Amino acid sequence: MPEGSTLSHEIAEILRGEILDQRYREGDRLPSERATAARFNASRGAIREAFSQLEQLGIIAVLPGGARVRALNSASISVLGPLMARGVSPDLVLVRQFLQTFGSLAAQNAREALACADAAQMNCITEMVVDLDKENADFSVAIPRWQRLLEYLATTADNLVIRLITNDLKAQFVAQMTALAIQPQIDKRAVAHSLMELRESLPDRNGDRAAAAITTFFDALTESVVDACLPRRVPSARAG
Amino acid sequence: MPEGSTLSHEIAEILRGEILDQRYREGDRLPSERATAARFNASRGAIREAFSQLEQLGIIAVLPGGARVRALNSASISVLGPLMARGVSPDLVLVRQFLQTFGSLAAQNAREALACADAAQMNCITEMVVDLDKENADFSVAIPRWQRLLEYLATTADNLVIRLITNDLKAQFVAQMTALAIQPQIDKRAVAHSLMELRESLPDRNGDRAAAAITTFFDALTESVVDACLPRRVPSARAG
DNA sequence: GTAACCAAATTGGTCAGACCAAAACAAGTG
DNA sequence: CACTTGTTTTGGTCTGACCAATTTGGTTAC
Repeated sequence: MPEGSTLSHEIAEILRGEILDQRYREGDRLPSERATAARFNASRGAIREAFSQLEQLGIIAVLPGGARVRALNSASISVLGPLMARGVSPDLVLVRQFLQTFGSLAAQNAREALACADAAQMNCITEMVVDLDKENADFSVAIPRWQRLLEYLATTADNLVIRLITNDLKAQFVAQMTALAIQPQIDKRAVAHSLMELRESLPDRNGDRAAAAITTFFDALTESVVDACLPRRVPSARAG
Repeated sequence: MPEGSTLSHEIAEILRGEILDQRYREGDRLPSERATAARFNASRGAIREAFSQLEQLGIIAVLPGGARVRALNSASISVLGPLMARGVSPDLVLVRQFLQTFGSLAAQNAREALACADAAQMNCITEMVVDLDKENADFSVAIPRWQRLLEYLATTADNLVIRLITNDLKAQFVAQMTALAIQPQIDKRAVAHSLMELRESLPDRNGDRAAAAITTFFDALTESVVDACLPRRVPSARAG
């Protein structure tokens, strides 16, 4: 979205970065709106809107007497993207936590999907899984198919809570990842195993087993992505 | 959180309710800032701040030409609370999805906690579990202990992504639940079973097993809470 | 009749200056 | 040193104005 299209957004972005960089300690008072307006050569209105955005982000609390920075723990998910992009390379710890969390939610989607899917949906799921299993292609081909499968599971499960969370997560994450254009070398054995588990869980609608399979897949994915993000940037990317 | 302390917050709250009530269809243009200002007898600045909040909520997109309502699917987690509180009683489907999602994340926390806890933390976890197992008290006593255990697992796992998500979820959920003062009758057998599984998973740090145990607990909790929310409300409000 | 085009009205983005009430601060007082 | 008081600062809101981009509706050309 037009994150930096307007002045107030730009200012909010800058201030957000400064806060996320720990330039102010938790509980500190931010410079006043008037001072900030002077600093950015902007009107107080623009600064108020910027502050309002930061307040919604959960990183500051603006109240009479001054705006104070809040604990990172009380922030909203939307800080994760900026937080991950802080340094030169993304924070690997955060990347791992990200994928693991995403995997948990996907697993829950699978569990619920198997619990509530109708016959047609089950057919569709089975088809997609078989399709994925058949052609164990490389990363760039397999990932989109997995995405479609996960998306279909999400649609079938129809869990709004998970939907909203993953929306936020995706918005924060994919931007960072695509910017890196990494080429993970995913463990094909693990993927094949999780696919088999997934396929076998379908006939008797074993949601727990399907969830476990998804978790296995994301474990492998996490390792491969983290591995690909590792500092040793070498052009000859060959994994045996 | 003084959600309705200022005028702009109040206005945002009202507009949020109207949008969540589907009074405008997706893609529709909201009344202009000037018109809205006239409607609420407020200045444009106040309305702009209210719009800014709704934009951060992800339920509208404000751009030159007019503010448009976005799809519910693209909203932020923070709409869940208001959404759940829409009708007289909370939406049971949403409540169920809520608890299930929360359970998934708690399970993931348990998995990670067992993977990275040091000796002292493992001791502490074991102690809490044993303590919970020993005294299989009723709901009002057991729940706070579970909360402490889950909180400790979260602290140990130290997964910021999950932390931020659960912060949002809690903020949305507990307000609704405490407002109801429900007294769920949780299935003690299921709880006892999940506790046993949890305890047995600790010695060899079987994260998957622990996660499964947490999931089992939340399944039971979900059923009991949903059951307690069922329409048969009795006027005799006696908390004992 | 339809398509492309152009000008007026509308809308959001920003600015300036002002007022109020509450909070923070400094000074005076016991 | 603690307490109270008065001044300053700060956020919350209002008014009214200007600009640029979009919408809109009418007009023209095909």
